Amino acid sequence: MKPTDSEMEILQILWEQGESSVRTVHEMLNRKDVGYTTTLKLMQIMYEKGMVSRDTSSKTHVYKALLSKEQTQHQFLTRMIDTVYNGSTARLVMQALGNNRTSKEEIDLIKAYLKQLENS
Amino acid sequence: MKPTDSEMEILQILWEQGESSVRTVHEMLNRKDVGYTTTLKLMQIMYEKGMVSRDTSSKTHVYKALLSKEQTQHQFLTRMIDTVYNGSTARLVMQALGNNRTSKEEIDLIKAYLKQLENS
DNA sequence: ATCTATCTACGAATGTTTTCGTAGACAAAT
DNA sequence: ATTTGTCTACGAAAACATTCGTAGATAGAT
Repeated sequence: MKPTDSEMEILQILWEQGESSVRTVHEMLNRKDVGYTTTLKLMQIMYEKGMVSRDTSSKTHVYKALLSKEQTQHQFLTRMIDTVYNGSTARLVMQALGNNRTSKEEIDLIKAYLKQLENS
Repeated sequence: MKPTDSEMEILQILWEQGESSVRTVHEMLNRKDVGYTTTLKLMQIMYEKGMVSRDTSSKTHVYKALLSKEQTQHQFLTRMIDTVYNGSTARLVMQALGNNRTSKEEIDLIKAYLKQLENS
């Protein structure tokens, strides 16, 4: 099940912050234009979809991401490689490197990673 | 303006095949479950949105992508790096390489690309 | 005890995407 | 000339995502 854009923003916060109340999540979203009950509703729907669990033992419920960050990112990535890059990881990687003015540090990180890949 | 998932699938085909009729696009979509008029409608909407142009001089209209492949891919990519990888290109690249069982050929392509980046 | 602030639940409006049924045009085959 | 197949146009249903108003519960402050 693929999270929507809004759901993704909420998941990001839950991954970074760990368990959080709706209020916390709502305040961390930079979407200041949207009301509190909207965020609440979104998180309730995510609960119904099984993307998050919640602790309702106190008045203020506490939500926790059930989807793992790595797995979800990976899912998005392969989906993107398929639908946008026709299955070619290399094409995605090269465009990421080429167009995005990646810093020297990042390039070095990647090289190191490639070297390590090779040795395994 | 961000293409939806379905629009993206259609754009893919137009990029690969060049100008195409609705019939051609429809048959190349592997979504066998969906009817011809659905594809037609989608392409008409894309026309209204200005994503494609069309030649209506003969009975069978011929559609052409107006969005460039590179620019659109790049747009998706930066969006993804921002919203899913917190701005780190390296993190995206490493996950792409690590999780996706990339072939030796692809790895070599990437290495060559990095080398070339270095020399410029 | 009452007021106030904050919380959840829920329904409904709104907006967008995807789907398809139907009607009418047109050309090629019978 | 009539049938058949393929095309477009269009409206509307269905499905999904986003938004918010309102009501009722609850805890803490006065």
